[in-house]
Amino acid sequence: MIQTIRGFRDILPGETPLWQTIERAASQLFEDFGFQEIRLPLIERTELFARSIGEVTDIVEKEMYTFPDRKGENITLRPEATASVVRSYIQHKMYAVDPIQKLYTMGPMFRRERPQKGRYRQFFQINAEVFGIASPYIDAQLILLLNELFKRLGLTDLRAHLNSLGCRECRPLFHRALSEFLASKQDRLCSDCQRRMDKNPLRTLDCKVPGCREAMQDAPTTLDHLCSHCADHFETVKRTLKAQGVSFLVDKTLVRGLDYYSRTAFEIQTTALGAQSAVAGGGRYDALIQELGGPEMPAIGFAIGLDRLAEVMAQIKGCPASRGPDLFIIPLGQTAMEQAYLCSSRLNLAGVRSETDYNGKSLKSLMKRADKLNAGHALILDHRQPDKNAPVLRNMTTREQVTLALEDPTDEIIKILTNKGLPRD
RNA sequence: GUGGGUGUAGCUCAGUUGGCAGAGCGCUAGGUUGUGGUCCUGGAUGUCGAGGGUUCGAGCCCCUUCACUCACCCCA
Repeated sequence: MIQTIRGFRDILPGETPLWQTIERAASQLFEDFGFQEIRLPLIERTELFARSIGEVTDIVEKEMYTFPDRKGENITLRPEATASVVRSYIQHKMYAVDPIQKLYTMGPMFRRERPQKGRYRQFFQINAEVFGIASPYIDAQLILLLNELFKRLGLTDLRAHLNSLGCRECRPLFHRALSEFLASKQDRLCSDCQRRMDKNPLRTLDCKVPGCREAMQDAPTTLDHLCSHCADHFETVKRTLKAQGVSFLVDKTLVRGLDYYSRTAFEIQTTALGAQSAVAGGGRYDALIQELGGPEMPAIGFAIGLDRLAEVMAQIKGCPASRGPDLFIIPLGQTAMEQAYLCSSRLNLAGVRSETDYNGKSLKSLMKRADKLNAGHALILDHRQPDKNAPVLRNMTTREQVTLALEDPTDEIIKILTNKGLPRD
């Protein structure tokens, strides 16, 4: 048997209604807030991700699906979407038309990690990005947007974690302070943190090893080292969120694994998924557009983990039951099958959800099937004694039945079903 | 990449010191020749994850491997 490759999976018909619910809620909300959809390639030049995400990040170092195409050029299955959105903004000089762009996109991302609950090698994200606005109100708006989306989806046990990572001015000061601190605690840190010290010192802040936590107790934080601009910015974000009734938690250990983030960083966390607690995350990346060859332009964005979100929702509400057909047609006898097919098709074309049988089964088994499909009504077309058997329409919930005229019953059925002549429940 | 757990019917899972492959659900056909859900009866369905080894004999023991799963790591 040929199976999916490791870490890849099928989203089966039983699960897709839930995914569609999420996707519709998200695009509806984003459109209301003035975002436009952008659709992007799944494959980009490797260089794009190496330069944006950062050469020394785990994503770029060991998780990307990178291979040479047939002409030897290195290409990569996108591990995230922001780099592509930025590339597109620059490539099409969107800033020349209007520097302010609010864009969203959804689709699969690829990272070759060890699969686990809520972590797949192909996973789906919904991304939203705002270019050209430096104001902290936009930071607040994106968090408000996430908060509202989750609220609309019926999720309440989610927490927004918030931090500020500083900017080009204050980050170097913080780095120096942190490095000095780490050097003084070196012998008490775990082996991972020893390695992180020079590679990616920020990450030592959210290490979960108890010994490290203790050693890092009074480590310098980004918040203590913010320059006055960053501090003002962060204060405004918090004040605005409070004014809008969005609850959040300032989490000074929140750091993000992509190098391009600056100032505001945030994550929406859940307790429902074990270790994979983040269902959405994002932040400001004011330097990235310029670093990728565009103009100096502020930017901020977030990504929602669709797989995780769907998982959390399924745990809370289960998957919505699929709606059965409005009508199941039961043909009895050879000529009935043709009439059933023609009638069913006409109903489908008229917007009535109709199904019929093509296998010539018994009345009993087809009634069972109508029941299993959760059909609203059953129509019995009995041609075995053509002169005396008129079509019968049965309401499956009330068991009420009416006998229709001998001729083609399609129009009458459309009338009855669309006028609720026979109430369904 | 590291460590633990699990692989038996479509699904959830039993399977004794190594001795004929099982249950429930689901599927399917019936239950006085025109009607579903409950109930009753019959039926079909297995590379016991894969490969090798030990043995008269392996679902069970040993080795290898793959997948799933949880955690680390990392992230959404």
